[in-house]
Order: sequence, then C-alpha cells, then structure tokens
Amino acid sequence: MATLKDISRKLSISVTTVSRALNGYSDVNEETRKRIHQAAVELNYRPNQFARKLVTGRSGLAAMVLPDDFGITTREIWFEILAGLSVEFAKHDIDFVLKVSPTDQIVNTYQRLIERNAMDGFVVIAALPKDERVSLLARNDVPLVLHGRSEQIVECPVFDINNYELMLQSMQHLLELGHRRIAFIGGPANHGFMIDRTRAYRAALASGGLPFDPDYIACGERMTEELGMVNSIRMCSSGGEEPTAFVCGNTMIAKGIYSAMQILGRNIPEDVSVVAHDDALPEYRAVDFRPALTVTRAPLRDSSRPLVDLLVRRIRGEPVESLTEIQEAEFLVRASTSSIESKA
Amino acid sequence: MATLKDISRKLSISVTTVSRALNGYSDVNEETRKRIHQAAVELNYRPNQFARKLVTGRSGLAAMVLPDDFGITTREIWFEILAGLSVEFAKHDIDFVLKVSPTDQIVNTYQRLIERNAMDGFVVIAALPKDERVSLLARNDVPLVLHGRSEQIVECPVFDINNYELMLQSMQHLLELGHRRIAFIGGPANHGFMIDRTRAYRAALASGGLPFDPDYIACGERMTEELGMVNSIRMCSSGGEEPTAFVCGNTMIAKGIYSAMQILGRNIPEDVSVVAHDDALPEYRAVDFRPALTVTRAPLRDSSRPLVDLLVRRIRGEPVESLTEIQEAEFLVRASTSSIESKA
DNA sequence: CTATTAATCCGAAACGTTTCGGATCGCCGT
DNA sequence: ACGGCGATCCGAAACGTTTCGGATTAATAG
Repeated sequence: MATLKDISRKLSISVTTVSRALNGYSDVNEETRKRIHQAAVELNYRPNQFARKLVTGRSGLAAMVLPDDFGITTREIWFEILAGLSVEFAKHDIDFVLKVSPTDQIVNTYQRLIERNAMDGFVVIAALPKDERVSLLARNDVPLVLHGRSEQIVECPVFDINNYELMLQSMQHLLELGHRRIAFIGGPANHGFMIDRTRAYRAALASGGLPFDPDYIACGERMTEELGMVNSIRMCSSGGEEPTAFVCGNTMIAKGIYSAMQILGRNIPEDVSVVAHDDALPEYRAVDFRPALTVTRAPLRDSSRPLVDLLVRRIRGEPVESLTEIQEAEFLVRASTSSIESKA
Repeated sequence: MATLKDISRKLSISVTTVSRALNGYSDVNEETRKRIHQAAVELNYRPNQFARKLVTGRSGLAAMVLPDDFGITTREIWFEILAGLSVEFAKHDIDFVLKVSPTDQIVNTYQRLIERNAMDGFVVIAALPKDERVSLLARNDVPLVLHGRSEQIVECPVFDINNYELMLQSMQHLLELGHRRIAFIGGPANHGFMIDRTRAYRAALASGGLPFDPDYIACGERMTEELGMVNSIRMCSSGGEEPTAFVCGNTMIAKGIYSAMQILGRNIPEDVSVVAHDDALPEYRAVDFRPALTVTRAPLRDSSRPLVDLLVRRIRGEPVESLTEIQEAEFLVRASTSSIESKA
C-alpha cells in the first residue's frame, strides 16, 4: 500500500503538502496539486482509513441495530431497508455495519457501540414515541437519524412519510364514494406512524360527521396477512353492522382481507372497498391484486436516500433544525374501491 | 474516552505494561494485572479500534457483498444469512459490514474494498465452480470463507453441507418405497450444490438400475414456488409417463408442487411423493405442510457459526488445510412420501 | 561471591494521517 | 528601503495503540 510518504518522497514534496493537496485545501499551487494527484494514481494510493480516523475521530462507519425477532416487520422488509441503506451509504464512502441483537439486549448493544466510539452515526427505524435507543444516543451526542417521528424532544434529523395526510386521503376518497362504515386495520398501536394514522382516521370520521367505533379499528404487532384476515373476518361476522370499506396499514394486510372476503363470499369492490398503504415491496405489488388495489404509495426504497443524506449532513455538523424531511405519498385509485351505491 | 495513558497515569505504571496486561501477555505480575484490570473497568476503558488497527493491520471488520437483484435466492433468505453472520461475528468482536452492489459491479466493489484494505475478511456465499470473486480475493491474499465448495484450486476455508449425501438419502428413500420415475426440480445449474446433487441423483438412479431422463430434471435460476409449480405441471402433463415422485431443491419448490398437484387433482402422497431439502426458513416450515413434508434438513442458521469460525481462524493465521467443514443433513421422514403400492 | 536466569517492567519507535503554527519569497504601496 | 501581504510550502506534534529491545531486581546455580 502506497502512503503519503511514498508520494512525498517521489515528488520531493512534504507530506503535509501532499495531504493538503489531496484533501483540496486552497493553499497549494494548482500545478503541484496536479503532479500530486497524478503521482497518487500512479502509486495507486488509498488513504489509510484507520490512520485518518485516529486523528479526525471519524470512522467512515454507520450502523443499524435490529432485533433478532424482526420487531414489527418481516425479513423481506428489513432486507429492503438494509440494501437501500448500504448502497446509499456507499455513495458517501461510508461502510454500513449491521448489528443483530437479541431483542432484550438492544439497548446494551447500543451502549457498547457507543462506548467503543467506532460508529459515525446510526439509523433508527420505527421509533417509538418514547424510545430508549433514541434518548441513549442523543444523550451521548452520537449522530442518528430517525425514520418515523418521535414525541421526544430530542435534537436529531428525522425522515418520515406524511402518515396523517395519507390516511386523510384514503378516508376522503372512501367518504366521497359514500362509505359510512369504514374499518381500519393497522399496525402496532404504540408506533408513531400508527398514532398519526389513527389521528387522521378519527379526524376524517369526525369531518364526515361519523362516530368513532372502537370495534372498527384493529391493531397488531405484526402487519401480516393473518392480521388482515382474522380481523376482517371478525368485523364481518360479529352480527352487527358490517363495514363497507377497509383501510389497511399495508398491502399484506390487504392481501389477508382479500382472502377473507373470498371465504366469506363478499366481492371487492361491489360489497366492500379496500384501500391500503403501499410501501412497494415487489412481492406484494398492489397492481397485481385482483381487483387491483387502491393505495397510497410511498416506496420504502425511496426512504434510504433521504435517511442517509440527513445522517451524513448531521455528521458533517449541519444544524439539526434544517434536517427534517417529510415525504408525501402518492394516491393511486385502482379497482378495489367503488361507490357505495353499486352495492347490491 | 479513557486511554491506556489514563490507566497508566492513575496507576503509575508504564503504558507498555498496561497494554500487555490487558492483552494477556505473560510477562506481567498477576497482581499488577489485577490492579490494571480494575482500573480499566473503573475508567470504563475501551481500546481505540483505529489506533489498534493502525499498528496491527487488523480492522475488526468483515464484509459480505451481495448483488442488488438477490442473485439466486430471496430477500428472506439473505436476511437470514445476514442476521446469523452479524451475531456470530459479534461474538468475535468483529463488526459485520454489508455491501450491496449492482450485479454487474460486484467484482469492482470487491476490488475497491480490497484496495482500501479495510476488511479483515469476506464471506462468499453460493460460490460458482469458477468464481471471479474468489480468485480475486485469493490473488490478493485476502482472507475469505466459502459457503459451497468451489472447483477452483484456491486455498481458502470452506463450509458446506453434504449435498451429495443428502440427495442420495432422498433418492434411496424413494427407491426403497418402490418409485421408479423420480423427478428432480433443483436450482441454478451452474452452482456447486446443484452439481453435487445432480451427480448424486444420477448415481442413485444408476444404482437402482434406472435410466436418466433429462425431462425429469429441471433447473432454474431462482428456487421459488413458481419454479416448482410450472415444472411439475409440465412434467405431469406432457403426455408421457408421469413421475411418481419429486425431489425438490428446497421447500418453496415443494410448496409450488403441492399447489400444482392440487390443481391437477393429484393427491400427495397417494399419487405422488414429494421430498425436499429444507434449510428451515420459518416461513416455509416443512412440518406445517399438509401433508407434512419429508425432508433432508440442514438449517441455514446453523451455517453462520461455522462460517464465521472458519474465517476467524483463517484471519488468525491457522493453516488452511484444517479449515474445512462439511455438515451432514438430517433426514426426516414425514407424510409426503409413501410406497408406490399405495397408489390407486 | 559471581555468573546465570527468570520474572517484571519500561522507553521509544512505529503505524499513516491531519493540522497548528510558522517560514519563505516575491510583490505592492509608500 | 521598508513594512505588509498573499501565495506556497513545510516541520513537528498529535491521535492511541503495539512491540522491539533492553533494564532492573531477586533468586538460583556454580
């Protein structure tokens, strides 16, 4: 491995100047800079990350730690997130390290990583309103970026989709179609996105002059087909009035509802309408549903770039106030929703 | 952050001795070692990885790079592998970095990582018989561990399951049950494990005095339900003699065959027997198949430990000859196979 | 009593960067 | 002729380890 000293020797220029040339400082003559750059490529010079880290305190490493039981979501989705982050970090010359930890050890894992002081930053997904990980990192002044807003008054960059707005859109769509009994099958009740969506759900009901019926809302730790299936079946066979429309936390839940409706002999959209939020996992492509699924759409893949950008800017020292990004979802009307009149 | 110097100062002992005490060298008095250890925990000392790396040349980082189109397998399985590796590496105090790269850039990505010299080692999954990644790493003398044997004469640790043997077991089981027309729906033809299994498949046929029929073997880049479905349907409706048994590369393929047989009105195991290899992804639990699936079983999760151990030992400088581990699969007979007489 | 040896300890150099605080030199205005 | 300034360059220290080559002491052997 060629070092700065090698270049310095070859050109009879001090190590200092070589370093400053390569790092783009202004106090080096344009022509010597050129010579240095050339020598660098000739010698195939690569800066030693560890020497650099030793003096700058930066490691070129960012990490994410996730629970070995996958927490709220599935392997596919975690992988999608990981893959996205890895490629985005690579663009900034940052290596992405993955830590998987027993769920009850998560905080310890963070603690150790912080103490080792080997990570430039962390990305934290699915923040709880009060999140121990977040406060731990913040307390130790370690850069982090949050996916999902947190209630904590903690100074850190945040990326989120506009969960309130997308729920409002779905509801407005259904209300305009004349639906009056709209159920919501969502995700884990304590998570920020679910709280936002629930707020919007209730606000929309209120704005339509409709009552809030706790039997029409279902939460669940895991947003799976099963969750959609069992809850929609329950709602449709409780003896009371059945919902005429479902809003789903994701497309897997919608898939479960599709199966349930088939079992119960209901037709979509004639008997019940279905809307879902779609984070665009290829395996559950909403367009391939029969009938094609009406969705609010915000691909997960699209979140890695802003997440990484925000974290990098935080690491670089930009003021946190400027580091918030809220993404709006697309609204795509397809064949799974229809007006209430077409019923019967 | 406390440093060696801090401990040294506090105890009025030289930095050298502190370092040697903490690293378990023998030339330090047992009692001073104790004092040093105690001071270390009191000051909450953590060695600076980068200073260490600078002098030892070790980084405490290991990497895996994988293609952004997932190559031969699925998100779930990649995640399973990643998670396993992450926790195993953590036991050795190694951070696991994940690189995702466009498929056609994989070799470049390796090249860059090698040049940067920032990784202690790599794990390479699903090695091809002639694998460019492997030769590149080997050529640059970078430690790697292989999952899946390679034909290359390359000095590196290898972990694999005994693909030849497990296929032999499945085949013998079916032959003993009287099956004579046995199809094999496997994976990507150019991969080592598939080559081994195909060899065993043919050897078993030969030992049973049966001919090899190329129409009875199906390969596919991706080992999915779809692969099982379309190929089993094709084999069963080609007009010629239908297979009475299927051997599947994994349980997803088996799932596809189950669906296909249902469509075609065949019963398992009365009309056709099904055996699969099971790498034990929770989503496709072979015991939950109806009828429960007969399998050779070798959980993927169990491969991360040997992989990591082998790599670590290689990094430590153990001779490569001792670093090969072949794991045998369990054979579990369940309800998806029955003797040929029970047919009709 | 001296030479050897074993048990402990330590000083200093080295790893490859970055960066602080100048040094040098030619040129300008006065 | 002189102080000052801008453009370039550089020496040396620092980051926190590890490790080589001894130094010191006390016990043991001769």
